[in-house]
Parts: sequence; structure tokens; C-alpha cells
Amino acid sequence: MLSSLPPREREIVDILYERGASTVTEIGEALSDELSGSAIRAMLKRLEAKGFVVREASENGFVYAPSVSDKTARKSALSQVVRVFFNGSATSAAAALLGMQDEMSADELDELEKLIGQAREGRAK
Amino acid sequence: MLSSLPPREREIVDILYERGASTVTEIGEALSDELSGSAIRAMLKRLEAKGFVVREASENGFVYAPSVSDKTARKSALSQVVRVFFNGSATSAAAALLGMQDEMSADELDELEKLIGQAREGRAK
DNA sequence: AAACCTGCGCTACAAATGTAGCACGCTACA
DNA sequence: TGTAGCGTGCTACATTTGTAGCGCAGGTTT
Repeated sequence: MLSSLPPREREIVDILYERGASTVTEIGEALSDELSGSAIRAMLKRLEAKGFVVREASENGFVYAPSVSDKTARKSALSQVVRVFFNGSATSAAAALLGMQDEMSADELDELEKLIGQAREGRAK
Repeated sequence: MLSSLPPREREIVDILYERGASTVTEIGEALSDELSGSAIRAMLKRLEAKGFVVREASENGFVYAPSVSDKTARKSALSQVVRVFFNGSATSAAAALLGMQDEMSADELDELEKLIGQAREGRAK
């Protein structure tokens, strides 16, 4: 569970999800405050030991990536907030999402509507 | 920011959001593993010092509550996952939510559809 | 009022976290 | 061909977390 991670480690994993596989230097740039490379590497080492990230060698250094698939991670992150902040109701969460974003394009709204239709069919069955 | 909290403190705040204001004993029951009352109190003390929880005396002991309103906390939790896991697209997040829950009632779907309509009007203006 | 709970705060301390410094190997290029 | 960079891995260390134990105060029960 991501929420069992200490803040800094958590931040690093978040960056990895946000930007995809990254090198130590890239992580450093994305971090909220400047950290020495070795500090970051130490974090990554722990994260690797705990099984949250994997690394793979490439030409200029290692690239680190989350070990849990985006898909799985999304799902669990989402259900986490749904449980904690929305009484377990995904619907309320979706509603809140709708309200949050005024830059939601018409296309996106259409898309969402379509998805609702599908969901309806699903349960009609 | 909630994500700047260490795991245990974070867990406690989550419980507070999930169940609303609670006493030390109630928190203890909700915790994922048994902790001594004093351990919990020590956490709460730190949380209070950091400004994440407030406490209020009642007949049998103090009740603790998050200092940040549910509304605000929801919003920031949501935008956090949207940014990290959905490339900043609230729409994709909403879509994922839709897919996640098969117990979404027809009423809820209707409600959501209505909200989409409203969102559309909002931006049509 | 003695013996009990219950909730409280303080202190203490082990473990985990957050971070930097050092020494090494591999380029590149003056 | 030395010296200036990178990227790496250790090791070390201060701080923060995570947790328990102790002793106290205010209500109960006998």
C-alpha cells in the first residue's frame, strides 16, 4: 500500500507514476525541494527493497519505475479516497470530480455520458 | 498536505475523516492494529502540533477532529490522485470511477447524468 | 475510604527516515 | 594523460516516528 510509505518515499513514487520511468536526475528535478543525488538514491534503494520500485539499467544510468502497474495503482488510490472521503460512494466522488474541473471539454463530457450509458446497460442485464 | 504525514499519523487522520470526530478509544478500535492508548495520544498530540487535528473536550474525554474541512480535504485528495495517476485529467478519473463500481444504482447514474448536463450548461455560457 | 477504572500527559527509547559525504569507475576532452 | 564531470554505492548521523510505561486526577463501586 502506497499509504504505508513515509512522505518522501511516497513523493518519489508519485513522481514515478506521474512521469513514468525516470532517472535519479529527473527525479531530482521533479522533487519539491533540492536533494543530493545520493539522498535520492538512498530512498530509491529502500523503495526497491520494499518492492515498490524496480530499476533497469540503460546507457546513462539506471531508470526507476513503479513495480505496481499504473492500472492497479490507480484503482487502489481511487478506492482509498472514495472510502476515506466519500463514505465509500464512488458516485459522490465522481460528482465531486465533475464539479472540480471547469476545463472539462464538451468532448470529455460526451465521453463520460457514453460511459454512463454503458454502465447502465451493464446493470440492466 | 496530508501526504506529508508519516504513515501512522496519516492513518489516524484518515480515520478521523472516515468516521468523523472521535475519541482516542474509538480511534483505537478503527486502527489496523492494536495500539496502546498512550501511543495514540502521542500521535494525536503531534498531529495537533502540526495543525492537522483539533480537539475539543466533552464529558468522557476529548474528541479529536480534522482541522481541515471535509470539503477542502476531499478536493485536495482528489486533485492529488488526478494529477499523479490520471495525467491531470479529471475526466479519466471519473471514467475510472464509473468502471470501478458495479453497485452503482440507476438513480446514481441518473444523478450523474444530470450533473453532466449542468457542467455542460456551465461551459456553454 | 480503599480498591478500581478510565482517560490523560510526560518521558523515554528503539526503529525508521531523511540527508550528506566520501571514494570509485567510466566517460570526455583539453 | 590528467583532470573535470557524471552516476553509483557505501557508510554515517541527525531527526522524526512509533510505541510503551509511569504516575496523576476524577469518577465508581463496595
